[in-house]
Amino acid sequence: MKRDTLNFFDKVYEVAKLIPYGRVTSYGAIAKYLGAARSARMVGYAMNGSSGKDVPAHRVVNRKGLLTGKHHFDGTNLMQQLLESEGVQVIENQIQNFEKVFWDPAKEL
DNA sequence: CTCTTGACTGAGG
DNA sequence: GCCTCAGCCAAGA
Repeated sequence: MKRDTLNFFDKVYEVAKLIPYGRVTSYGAIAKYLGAARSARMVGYAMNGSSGKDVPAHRVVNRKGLLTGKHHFDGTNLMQQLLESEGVQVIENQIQNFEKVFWDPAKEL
């Protein structure tokens, strides 16, 4: 099998799609699940190509629960509204009850 | 090949 | 608990 053939980006997309509704995860959690805990930055970098895909990038935030990547959506509060639409309370780019809505693929999956 | 940049994280002060 | 520094990895110029 050529799982290694799958680009790091593709793996990130797959995991991102697995994020349940009303839940969020961190780049590091995804990276760790992929076996590249040190490549958390690559996860976010990969999301650069998530545009136009079925990847719910708005459910992916940094370890602080901060919407660091909101600027990559449309440049406004779109990312925040998407999360709130799913039941995730977000205030000033900061996810409330982050520990409750946090979804760890390495544990939940 | 080398240098820079980046949607990050952990450790130290 | 917040701020700053350093480390990591991959892609683009």
